[in-house]
This record gives sequence, C-alpha cells and structure tokens, in this order.
Amino acid sequence: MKEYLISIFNKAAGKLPYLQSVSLNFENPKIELHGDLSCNAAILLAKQLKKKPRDIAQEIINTLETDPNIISKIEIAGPGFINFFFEPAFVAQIIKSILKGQESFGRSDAFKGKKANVEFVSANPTGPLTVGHGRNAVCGDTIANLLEWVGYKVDREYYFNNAGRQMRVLGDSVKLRYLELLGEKISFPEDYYQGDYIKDIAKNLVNEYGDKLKDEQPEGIFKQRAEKEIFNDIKKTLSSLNIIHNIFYNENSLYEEGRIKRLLEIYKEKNLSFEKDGATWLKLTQLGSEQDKVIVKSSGEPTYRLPDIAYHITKFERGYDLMVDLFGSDHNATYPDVSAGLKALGYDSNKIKVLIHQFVTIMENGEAVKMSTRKANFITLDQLISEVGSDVVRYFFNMRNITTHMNFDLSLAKKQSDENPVFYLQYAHARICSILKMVEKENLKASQENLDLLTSNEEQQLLKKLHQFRDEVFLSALFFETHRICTYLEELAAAFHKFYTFCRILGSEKKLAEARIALAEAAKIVIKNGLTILGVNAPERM
RNA sequence: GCGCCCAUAGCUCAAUUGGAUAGAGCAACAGCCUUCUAAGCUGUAGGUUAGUGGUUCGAGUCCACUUGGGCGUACCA
Repeated sequence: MKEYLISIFNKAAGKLPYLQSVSLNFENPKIELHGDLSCNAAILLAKQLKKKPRDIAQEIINTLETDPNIISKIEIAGPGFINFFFEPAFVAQIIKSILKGQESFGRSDAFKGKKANVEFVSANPTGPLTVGHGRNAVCGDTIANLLEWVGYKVDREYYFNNAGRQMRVLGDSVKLRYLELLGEKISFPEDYYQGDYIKDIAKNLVNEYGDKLKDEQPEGIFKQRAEKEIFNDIKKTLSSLNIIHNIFYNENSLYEEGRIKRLLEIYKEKNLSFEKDGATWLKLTQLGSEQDKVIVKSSGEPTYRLPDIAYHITKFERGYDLMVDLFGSDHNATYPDVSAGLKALGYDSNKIKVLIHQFVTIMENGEAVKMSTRKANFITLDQLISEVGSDVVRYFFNMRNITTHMNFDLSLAKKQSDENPVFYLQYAHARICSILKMVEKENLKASQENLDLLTSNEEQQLLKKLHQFRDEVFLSALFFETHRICTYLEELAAAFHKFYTFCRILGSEKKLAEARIALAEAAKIVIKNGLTILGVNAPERM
C-alpha cells in the first residue's frame, strides 16, 4: 500500500515541485475513520508555501493519478491530513508477495554490501553471566539479526580482558579456595570472589593435581584454569539462548601487536597528550570534553581508555560501515572519551552507534535484589533460563525498549509464565499449523485466485497488519529497537485470533475457504519470520 | 555539586521519532466451547501522561525549571 502511494506521489512531484522539498510520511492512523494510510505533507508545507494546508491538500489530491481499483476514497481531514482508503481486493494482494517470499519475506536489501559489527555481552570471565547480562546478550543478538534482515553482513563480537586487576583477584580467589580444600587455614578477603563457582574450580584442581599446586603462583594455573572454565560456562549459557559470537577479541592482543605503544606515540606526535604527576594524559579539553583524562597511570599501566580506543581503531581497519556497541548504563561515562580520542585521529565516529541499556532490577517477594558478581548474591542467567525457558527469556528482554529501567519480578515470572505474551504469539502460530493440517485432510488447498473475497472486517484488519511487516523490520533495524517487533507481533497475533474466531475455513464456500487458507498461510509465515528475528521458536503445536 | 538515563491505567509496558479521540497485557468484573486448539474471543471498569511554565496549526514526545528514582562522576573496567 505504502509503495503504491510513494509511486504516485513521485509521479505527481513532476507537476508539483514543492512535493520534493518535503519528506513524505505515510502513517497508519489509529482510528479506522482516518483511513488506511495518512499523509501530513500538506500541513508541513503550509508555512513554506504560505497557503492553507487544506488548500494544498486539495491541490495534491487533484494532481495524484490514482487507480480506482486500488484507492477507493481520498479525504482531507482535520488540520489538513490526506487520508487514503484502499480497495479490499488490492489489500488482499499482499498474500501473493508473502507466499512468494516465504522465510525471506520482510527482508530488504537497503544496506546490501555493507558490513556491520555488533559488540555485545563482553563480560570479563570472572564469573557466570547474570540476569543483567541477559538483557545485553539478547538485545545485542536481536539487533544483529535485525541488521541482517535489512541487508548488512554482520559480525557478532565479544571483547574481553583476561589481564588486569579483576583477573588477578580471580586467580588469588581460586588459589585460596584450593588451599582451603587441602585443609589449610585461610582467611578469605571480603573483596575476593565469594561465589561457589570458585570452590568448584578449586575442587577440580584438587581432584586432578592433589596438593602438587601448593607452591604455584595464583597468576599461573589458578587464573588460567578459572578463565577457561568460566568462559566455557559463559559460552554454554549464551548458546542455550542460541547466541553465538563469531569473533572473540582479546584485549591482550592489542598489546601483543604493539597497537597500544603505537597509539601512544601517535598521540604524542600529534601533541594530543602530555605528562603530569608521572602519568600520561589525553588533552580531552582541547577536544571539547570537560576535563583531561589519564591514559597511562603513573604505574605504567594504561587505563581502559587507551585499549578501548586502540580496539575501535581495529574495527575501523577491519572495514565496518557500522559499529554497534551495547553497554549497560554503568558505562555511560566511558564512551565520550573514546569517541573524542578517535575523532582526534580522524576517524568518523558517526559510524559507531553506542547503545546504553538501563539496568534490570530483580524483584523477589516484593524486594529489589542488589546484585554483584564479587559478592555472589546474583541470580545467574542459567538459573533464569532453566526456570522459564529460552523463549520466554529472549522475548522478555526483547519486548521492552532498552531505555527503560526494567523490573523483573522473579516470583511472578515463574508463576505466570503461562500468561507471558510470547505464548500468545506461539499459540497463534500453532493454531495456524493445526488448521492447515486439518484442511489438508479435507482436500482443500490455498488458492490465490479469489483473494478479492477476503472483504470482511477481520480479514481486512489482518491483511493490513501483514502489509506493515516489512516496514516494521526496517524501522526496528534503523532505530535498533527490538521491542517494536514484539509490539507488532502482538498486534498481528491479535488480528489473527480475531480472524480465526469469526472467519471459519471449514464449512465455508470452497473459493472463500481457499482464499482464507492462503491468508492463514501468509499470517503463519509473517509470525514465524518475526519470531525468528527475535530468536524465539515458532512451535507447530502447543 | 555536575553529567547521562528515566517517570504514562492498581502492576508491567506501548504510542509509527512532533500528528487526529494516549493503547496493549496482567490483575478486577460480566459473557462466549455438541462445529478448524478457550494458551482464544466479546464487553465493562480503570488516566490532569510526576508538577509548573514555554515553543506551534498540534506536545506523552521538543525547551526551561521543580519533584522523585537509576547509573556514573578514578591514575577500576
């Protein structure tokens, strides 16, 4: 429908040049009375043309060459909206595109030939993933899916650091637990990793090596073993959500390849850094920031900013047209420094899209649970998945705008998992599969011959919803908003359930039944494609 | 103190990026299964969009201030 309007407006723009100076915007009105699609161009043009919007609207309508078999009515309404009403028979034609496109319907090649990198999760291997990481993981993977649907070639990347202070404490923690298991009296510092998983790793070492590791350094086998086991667990957790990163980028390689050293030299050469109090500072004030920041501590160790900048340079070198970084809100202060540091070197930081998601507050028995990996009072992502299932976890995190502070009531999630909207969608899909099996037994088949019979309110509502899918995918990708897909699918499922209730297939006249089967198949394809983007299964029966 | 984010129905959240009468789910109430899956459908009730002012044809959305919350504000990441 929208494509048709765009084409006739483009044609009219030849006669009305001012149409080219406005961005054409066709909306789906909330109220049926306002038509199927609505255009506000006349209102937007009023000021520029110094004419009444309704007069401009009339002029536009007079110029449009519309096919009466496609558009049944055009109205000017309110302050100057142009409302278009479509012929039911034309609306039904969408079924043909859907059945032709199948599992590709909704994809577009808008960004064909472009490469994108989505960096997400990126948790250091100091402990299992928590529910908080779950939001990052799910949204990151879904955004990657969305980008693929609009034509990008996408890399899913995990950036990690296995050096540094956190990891040293991890090694120390494992060694202490190891000694404890050997019967030594230890005192376990409060700021060490308290979780039971540390004891499990120590136990494995005792089982394999006995007391032979007593004199080993914590930085050696203890740290290495901990990293390996924890990383394996993280990957296992992610893969149970069907999340697979194809690139793991180790911060350490930036040092090994001499990138850190080189970057420092470049900043010095360009006179963008200076020495003070034994540390090296980046002249961020000169680049528009509030204050200068340390990039190498007086101890000689770089702060996170330097490797972060070097890391993003590798992404530029790897030729990405779009780089998405997904962080929790605790990182909201770090990015501007990195961006400024990159811009100073001539990199186009507009290619980097930093998405900050707000925290997940876990509620249990009406109380907020404060979580910390160090203190080990977290709820792991694994626990959550095993309690409610991967589909619910993925849907739950996807269904909300990442800007929202999200409340996760654990007790409620377990109790009411049956009432989760994801089942509403899956049920719609299962219902369609079931009816399609049923009609096969009756020797009925989908037919595209008599789609013009699909004129009832429920059929038309469902068809119009199907028209919107491709646009929803495109806009979701453009704005990196996964929740739009959820909202759309809930509306689509609702439209289907109504159709199912009021428009029966078995028992209808044969031509009508065959057209309805085609409609049901089209709805099935779109629901399934939408769920696929979200990473949620579309079951054939429930 | 300063910076970023947030505040919408009893609860959890939407609202086509400034559009027309702010919508869903859950919870509550009243109905619908001898007929394709009742994990469904129909109806009722629920709102000064935290507050005050401003910008314009038009504001939940943009601006200013106020209130209340989250996260930062390191020579941690």
